[in-house]
Amino acid sequence: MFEVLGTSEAGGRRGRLTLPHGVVETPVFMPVGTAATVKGVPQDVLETMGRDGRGAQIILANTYHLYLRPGHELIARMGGVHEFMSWTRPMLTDSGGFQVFSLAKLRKISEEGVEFRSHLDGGKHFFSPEHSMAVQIALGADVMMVFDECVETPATWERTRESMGLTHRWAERSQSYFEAHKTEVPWYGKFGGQTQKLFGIVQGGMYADLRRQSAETLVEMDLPGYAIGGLAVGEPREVTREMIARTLEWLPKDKPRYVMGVGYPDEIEEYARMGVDMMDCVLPTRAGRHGLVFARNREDGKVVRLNIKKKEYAEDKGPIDAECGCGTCARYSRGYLRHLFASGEALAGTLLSVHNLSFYLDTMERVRGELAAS
RNA sequence: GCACAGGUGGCCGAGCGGUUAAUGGCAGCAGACUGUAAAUCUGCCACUCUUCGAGUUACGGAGGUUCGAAUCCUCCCCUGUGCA
Repeated sequence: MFEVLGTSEAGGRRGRLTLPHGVVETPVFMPVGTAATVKGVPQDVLETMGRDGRGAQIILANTYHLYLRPGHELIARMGGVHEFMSWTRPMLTDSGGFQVFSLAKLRKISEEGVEFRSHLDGGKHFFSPEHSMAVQIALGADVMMVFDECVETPATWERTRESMGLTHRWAERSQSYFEAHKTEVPWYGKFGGQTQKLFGIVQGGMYADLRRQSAETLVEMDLPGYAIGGLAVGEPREVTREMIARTLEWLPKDKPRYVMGVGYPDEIEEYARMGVDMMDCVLPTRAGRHGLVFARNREDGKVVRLNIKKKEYAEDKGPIDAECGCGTCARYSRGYLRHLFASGEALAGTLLSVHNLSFYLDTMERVRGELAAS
């Protein structure tokens, strides 16, 4: 189901990941759609974004958020998350592991699992690897993630090792539960007996020896794909890069490798060239909703950040990026976008998110081109 | 004309003798954002000087009371409402 079509000298790979809902050309950037929506961007736009008009190949949704609202049973009754949100292409659900980290004030961790207070109404909920799997199976994304703990930064080696150990035990439990229940996915039987794919998550914080241990432990489990988690949580960029570079060495070459939660356009480009096959990040959409857009310098090809709110764009008739080719740049001026943003119009967030996502998609498309040629 | 109620920094609006360059909100300007508790958050926002910090003007106007006034008094100007 994963095929490496070519590898560059630096280790970058051009690949093809075949999933129940379709084929994903890698390296790929996956827009994040936490609550079964890539915030502000309608599905039909997602499908046609980008310079080539081919749109996002795969998007994310979040287990914890959908479990709380509207509830995974409801989504299962609605036919699964694909049918629910009318997304026919591949999808990946994050396990809720990251919420263990980001909602730190609202949870209590034990060996068994995590007790959460809902950020919506304060109600108590218990999440374990088994729960996460059950919810992810009910949602029915193509790729599901093991339930992990993402340690805070900085954390001591001991603390990190302990947390990593828990992640490993949880990964085993995730896998067992998944193996026992994988035919319960709402669309089972629709794709020639295919089931979901469960990916492991390498932890180990900022310690290379732990990262190695984590990778080796998970590789033993022979999962169909591996993620590198726990990065971009506040550490310097060189550290992120270093951890990725090291961890890639210890992950199998014939399986997709996914760095979770990155990054800026120049980062995803760099990581893809290093051999990362999949990445996701809320940045393009969040930044878009906040007025930050990315563009490329014509002279040196460098990525520049542009704050659309700035006064200097008030009467700027040009697009965000003249060479972008996205729907936003094809039609709207910086001046108009600034006005929409300043007026608090929801369309601003949509248009800027579309631009940023297109920018990310195009960036990956370009890297795929390079890798195919190499 | 009479009677009430008011006039506060770009706007709205607190304060009603000292700790008030003056709470808030909005607008404005700038910044942040990395497996989404984020259409969010942070900073600046009278003037001058070099950031700290210091100084100078400020609560309709002019006087006055007081050690001290946006806050109390007098007169004037203006606005709103009601009655003529």
